[in-house]
Amino acid sequence: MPARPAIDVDLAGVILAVTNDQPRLLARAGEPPRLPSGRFDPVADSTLDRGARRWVRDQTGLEVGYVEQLYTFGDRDRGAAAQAAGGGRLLSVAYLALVREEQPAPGATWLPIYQLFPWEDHRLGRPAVIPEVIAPALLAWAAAAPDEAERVDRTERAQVAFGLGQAAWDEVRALERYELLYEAGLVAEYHADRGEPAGAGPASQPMALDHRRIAATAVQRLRGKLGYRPVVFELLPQAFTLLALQRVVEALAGVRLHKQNFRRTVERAGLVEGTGRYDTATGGRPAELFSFRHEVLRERPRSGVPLPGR
Amino acid sequence: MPARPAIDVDLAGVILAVTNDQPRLLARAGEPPRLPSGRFDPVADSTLDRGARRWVRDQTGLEVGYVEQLYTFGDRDRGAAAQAAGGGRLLSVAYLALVREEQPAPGATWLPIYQLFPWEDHRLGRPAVIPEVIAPALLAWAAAAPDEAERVDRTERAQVAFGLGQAAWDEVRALERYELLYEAGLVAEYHADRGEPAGAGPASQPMALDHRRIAATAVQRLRGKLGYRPVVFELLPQAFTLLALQRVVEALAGVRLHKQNFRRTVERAGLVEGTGRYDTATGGRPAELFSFRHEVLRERPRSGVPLPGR
DNA sequence: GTGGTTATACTCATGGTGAGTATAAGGAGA
DNA sequence: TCTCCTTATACTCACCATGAGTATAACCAC
Repeated sequence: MPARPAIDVDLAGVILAVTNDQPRLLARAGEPPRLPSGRFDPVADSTLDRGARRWVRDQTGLEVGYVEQLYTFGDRDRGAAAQAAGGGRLLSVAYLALVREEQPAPGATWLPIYQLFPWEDHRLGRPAVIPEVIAPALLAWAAAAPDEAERVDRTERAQVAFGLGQAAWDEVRALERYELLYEAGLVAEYHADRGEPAGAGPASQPMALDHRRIAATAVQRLRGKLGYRPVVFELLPQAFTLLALQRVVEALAGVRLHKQNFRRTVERAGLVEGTGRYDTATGGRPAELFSFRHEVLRERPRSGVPLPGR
Repeated sequence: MPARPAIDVDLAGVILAVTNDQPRLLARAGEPPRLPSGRFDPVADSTLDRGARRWVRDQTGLEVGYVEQLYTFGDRDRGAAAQAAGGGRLLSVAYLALVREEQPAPGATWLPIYQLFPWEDHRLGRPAVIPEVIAPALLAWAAAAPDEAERVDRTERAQVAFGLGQAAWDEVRALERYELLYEAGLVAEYHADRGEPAGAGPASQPMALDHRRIAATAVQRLRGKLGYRPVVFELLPQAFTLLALQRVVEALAGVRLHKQNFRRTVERAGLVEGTGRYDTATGGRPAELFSFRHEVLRERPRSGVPLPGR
């Protein structure tokens, strides 16, 4: 057998839940926190998906329902320190999992994703950190580009990603935003990867290695999917009020929605059906409990929850 | 160092071009044909993307522009024969690349994708193979399910995937369709993977290992992206007529579009701008040549070509 | 110049969407 | 019991995008 350079493959999981209107991901305690991950076992795991399920169970005690492969990360400089210490090149196959309820997990904590990405939560309006910190820093970074073409390109990317100037905010582009901030040296990981002291940037919780990038990938994928696949229901109990549904969508998308229109669209699309039961703990008029209407899958090829710009 | 079970990682590429209204992918000659692929070199390739570019250049002579990671395939039973012969577990990171023109490639041929997936081309109406072969075979497979729940599930999946009954055809679900046919034993690879003689199914060109599944993944991803990202232009020359643009979109999506409405939407969205030059070889009135209007990226977050159902 | 072909302009009905107003049905406290 | 506050739900209206089709323009071959 020819000598082969060593490649390690591990599986990393972004396990998401929404509690009290806050999306959270499961993180392993530590500073900085890291995603649950485990080495892929080519003997025990007959498929990557099953491998992902296995070590999520082992590490967090959670039995996940919805699982989806996100992306495979394999840049050489990711986790430079870890690789120098351990063995060869590290490839991480990242997974997104959605779980219904917050459950206790030994050695793991639920980390609100908007601590990782404070610029992503627009439910109370555009976060002040964008005009006050991010926009000026990105524009300075763009202005410092070596040549005119690069200057134009950086400026345009900043405008598109963060909705500056005439560009509109597109909640889906979460990964693009993180990568731009990384490239501009505005997140802690940029400096950590280079063994430098931390630079300036918007206050935000970093993660180990490139785990925050993986989390951003998950957010982007999930936000993109909300609009054309009924994935939200993986995060809700079997019966829920329309407002509860809306709050979960808003939490994930990071935007506020018009209540009456949300309701109208969800009902008219046949996404949900009334159960005849009511939730009386609303603080006002009782709200009917609805459940996901499975038949919608047959009726409409794209069945998602209404979001602006679609 | 602890003994590690061997994991091989290779990169497989779906390299797409559209010529004469036919989407084609680059395949390495042989029977069955295979995708261009190469072992990932953890020493030479600093990133997976660069690795993909490198061996595409090495194997096909093409310098690709647009490249996007698709998915990582790692099931144990994929390429069972190859793994038994060679080494350990094989992981393939698949890439999609779009190239502008058909160029000669030594040892490689352009393989029309609708030879791989005859059921995907609805430009001349729904292919006869669906009602005549696929639908009956899938329904028979569903009826043969071990229990009632599974029977219902299979029937529903078949209806949704192939637009049977009340369900509408959704051109994006190409991977779902291939996977369903595989599961039902209606593609040659199903039997090849089990060392059985080929069974019945729609006439179609198989590929080596799970390469046809990878190709289906590429089709699904590309069709999905058409509607919200200006990716088509990677496949067109710098200047093109609106009909040429429409034909490429139709070729990829596998559906026919209304000419006047396509034109209206593309122009009103600001996706293209007239060049003032004209193509006189249309066979009728000369058509203005248009080019992609780059500013659209700043103006609209989702800028894609119009497709039905969006 | 006639007919064939493709390009391009315009019309019209329909349905979805954003935004807002109005009404219903609970609870808490005077 | 009445009032007020809160949330749920129904309805209206203007606007725009879309599907479908008709009409006209501009080239070629004969």
